[in-house]
Amino acid sequence: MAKSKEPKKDLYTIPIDGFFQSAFSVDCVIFGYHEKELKVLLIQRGTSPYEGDWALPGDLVYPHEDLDTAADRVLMELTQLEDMSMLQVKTFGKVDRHPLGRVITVAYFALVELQEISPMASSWANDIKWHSVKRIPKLAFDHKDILMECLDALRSLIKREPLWTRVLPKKFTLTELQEVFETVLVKKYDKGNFRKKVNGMKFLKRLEESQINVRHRPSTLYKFDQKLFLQYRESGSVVEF
Amino acid sequence: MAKSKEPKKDLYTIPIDGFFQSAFSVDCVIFGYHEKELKVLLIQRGTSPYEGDWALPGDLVYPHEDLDTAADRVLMELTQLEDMSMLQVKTFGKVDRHPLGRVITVAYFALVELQEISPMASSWANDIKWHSVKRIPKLAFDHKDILMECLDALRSLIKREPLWTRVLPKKFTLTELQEVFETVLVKKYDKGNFRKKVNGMKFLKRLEESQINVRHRPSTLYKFDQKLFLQYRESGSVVEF
DNA sequence: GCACTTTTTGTAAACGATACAATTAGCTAT
DNA sequence: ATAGCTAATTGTATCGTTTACAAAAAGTGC
Repeated sequence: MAKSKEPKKDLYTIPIDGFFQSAFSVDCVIFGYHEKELKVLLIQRGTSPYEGDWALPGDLVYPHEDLDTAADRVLMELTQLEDMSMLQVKTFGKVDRHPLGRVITVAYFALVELQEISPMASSWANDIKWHSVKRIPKLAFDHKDILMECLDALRSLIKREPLWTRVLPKKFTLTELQEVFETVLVKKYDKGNFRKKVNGMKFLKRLEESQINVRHRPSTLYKFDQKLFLQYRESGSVVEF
Repeated sequence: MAKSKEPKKDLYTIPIDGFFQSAFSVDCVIFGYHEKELKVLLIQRGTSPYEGDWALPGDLVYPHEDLDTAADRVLMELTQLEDMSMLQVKTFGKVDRHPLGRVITVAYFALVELQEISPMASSWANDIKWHSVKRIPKLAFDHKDILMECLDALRSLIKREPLWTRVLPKKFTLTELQEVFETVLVKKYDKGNFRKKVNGMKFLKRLEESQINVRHRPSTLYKFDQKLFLQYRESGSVVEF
């Protein structure tokens, strides 16, 4: 609340062995789903350190930028994607994790439909590519750790948070939904039982429409009702896939 | 693979265009349990900003200090307590959360037996005191937010992690264990059913001993077996109170 | 021994999860 | 139009877990 007047800072007078000589970054773990495949977006570094290595997209946070805002900006710069509502997972702060100085990094993640975004390599990257989570190359910094923690977070959160809405079209079939869960959690669900569970979740509303142009019996479409979901959430009802 | 040659670091050559002028801190949310009461340790600030306000114990991280190490150190300095295995919860990074500059803070928490530690106010604190979580005063900075998030974390983690071992004696009764859960989660368990659940958890070992000096039927004592717990954890068995 | 308190064991009903099977609906080819 | 195909959808029987509630047991103190 106290809108503090920031003192004019002369950078060169900052005591060099004191505080206020550190930086922080955000690293974004963007999981991409498409047709039963889970991938993660990696860039190939074009600058030292770790030049040529694969790494998570991430960047330093501006001194006058909120952490969450920074995560959105960095993601935006790298993927052109907005409103991803990434979630903060954990902060990594080993002293020697960054060779150029003291940098702690805050990890964020999101899950998106792979085909809907067009990641473009920014100036400091040689390449940018989706990698299957089953085959992750050696990564720069401690990014392997970060990635793994985020994968854990994804798997545990997708059961309780509607992360999957980012991956499915507005109107989707229950089989499509089931496939997302099976892919992310690497396990099989029984078709009938999965439907029964969904039936108990009143925020998944059955539509009158069905699929068209399929070579078999078309499935009825469903949509996610955010308002009802929040209601459920408030009411303390357990909602878990 | 590409072991990048780390350039010799000369701090003065780091491009100072706005980065590397921030600091980070850790804030410790120490929950104290004693006889069906849950409290939290707060200090009363003795220096500006927020002089006189209650706040979470926390401090800046040294530039050459790991984040987790710093949390332990700060806690040690304030409570004389070691080996608390605090858990990182979340990082708070609003631009204006600290009036003196850009400081993001990483929140850690732990749960301990109130009577076993003797918190002492350090130089920069006027007072240090346990406050019931039911009556939290106005707090400095964004510490109220931090406290609330940590309380959520405590409640969700205690079901899966043996946090309660810090609160009970080595040998304890199931009723004592039940009381911890009832206090932290603010809900009642059925005595019989609680015992049945515990019976399924083989890492809670029933001892031959019983209570003594009680004016009623003595309860048999139990102890927690860390090794068996980790085994269970590994085996993927669900362990949840 | 009797009253008292709390532990400990037991049970029946309710509920939810699981495996598996049967039925249905639309598409395509003939 | 009809048969064959595929996948959606519904149904069911079993099993295991949770829940509420009650009865029995084991100490203590009078």
